[in-house]
Amino acid sequence: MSSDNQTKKTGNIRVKSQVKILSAARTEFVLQGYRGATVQSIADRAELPKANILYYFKNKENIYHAVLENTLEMWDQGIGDIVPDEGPKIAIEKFIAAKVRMSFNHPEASKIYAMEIIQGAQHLKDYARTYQRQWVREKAKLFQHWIDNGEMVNVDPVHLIFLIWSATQHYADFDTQILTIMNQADFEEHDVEQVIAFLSDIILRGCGLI
Amino acid sequence: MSSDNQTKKTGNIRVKSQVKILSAARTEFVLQGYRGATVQSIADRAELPKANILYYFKNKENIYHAVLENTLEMWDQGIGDIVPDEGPKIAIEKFIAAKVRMSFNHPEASKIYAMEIIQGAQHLKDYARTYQRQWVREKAKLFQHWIDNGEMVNVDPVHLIFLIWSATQHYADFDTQILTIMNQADFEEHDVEQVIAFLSDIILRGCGLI
DNA sequence: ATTAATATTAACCAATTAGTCAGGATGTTA
DNA sequence: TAACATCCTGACTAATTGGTTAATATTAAT
Repeated sequence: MSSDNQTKKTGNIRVKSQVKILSAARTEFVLQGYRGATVQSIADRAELPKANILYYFKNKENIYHAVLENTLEMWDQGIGDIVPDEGPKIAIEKFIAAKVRMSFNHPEASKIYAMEIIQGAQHLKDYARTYQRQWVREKAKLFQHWIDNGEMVNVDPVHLIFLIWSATQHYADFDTQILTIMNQADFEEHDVEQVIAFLSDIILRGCGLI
Repeated sequence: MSSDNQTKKTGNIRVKSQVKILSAARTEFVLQGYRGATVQSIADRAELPKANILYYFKNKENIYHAVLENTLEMWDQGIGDIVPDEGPKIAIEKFIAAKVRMSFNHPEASKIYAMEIIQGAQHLKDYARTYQRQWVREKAKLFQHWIDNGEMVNVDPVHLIFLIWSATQHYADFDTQILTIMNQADFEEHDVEQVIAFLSDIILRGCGLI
């Protein structure tokens, strides 16, 4: 019990510092890339001395790994799932809405992930190979079932998943570009709803669901 | 005439070296990011001594700028345009096909661009602000004209452009992930045609053009 | 108060990096 | 051949980087 109490208290400090560090690190990695983000710049952003960063994380690559894990977990949790219960229309609608909301609310998460993949997914090969491949197979089978059942038109399920991914993540990864083109400083709640409406509309119609 | 001849000859050596360097640099910048790509690594890839690289380009940032310009020019030239002459169906079809082909044939170009935007478009702010904004406005107006004319359903033209951009570029930027999920080592010509067919099909139907 | 574990950080170091430069090679023109 | 310009590169430097260390501070339990 006393040992429990101790680990809990020290754990709290640990966790609190680590969260602060990981948040700063995520920002730096997005802004500067892996190599461009220095331990010092992460320390500055976290308002901690550099040596303190390296007390909590053995080295820079460990920080990056932690950021990556942390981020993927949050992302996966936030985007929900495509479930068979409610038919293709509701399922796709819900999935698009969840992904768009995540993109607008946590663009950094999507960006970290995007940069990792663009650069060759050195740290994520296994993740894509096992977890994602499995997920896509499963959902593709579900779409195929709906297609065979005549509930939606015959489109390639795997590429449909890629389409939904790309179209939704785009608003996170390319937010700078989109804001510039739209001549806005920030996104408003109304932009989010408009994007959800637009993407649902066009993709559902594309799938013969409207 | 003799001076002309001279500049042409020396120019040839210059251009030949610069092309080699820029190609190596583009690869390094994609693989390692701006900071991660070292002048030495570019030199190694170009099979030239480091000092030779810095003889042709004053410094690392100049190399990056040259790569960026070079790449954007090539990309813009390759994706063609959306022209009013042939109506929305043919226009969108052609644009999708051109973008998908560019994505598969020059993924590095798209990747360089994507990384730049994700990191905040420090070097491209003006490009997006002037050139791209103008382009999007123009094309949006064209789509709106088709919509008002009853030639396609009422979807937001600007977001339609974003959708086509994201869906097509995805195959360049995320090629690693896509190949892993599709369990392939490389893309084949047949993959390219399949993607073009899929995206044309679903987007055109989404626009009420099928 | 004592002990022991944990937390903190200034100072330091070895390695890497971008960029310089001086001297030499190569080619070109007259 | 001589004069000139361009091209090339090994060797160097100053600055930055990731990471270590050793000494100090804080906290918690007995």
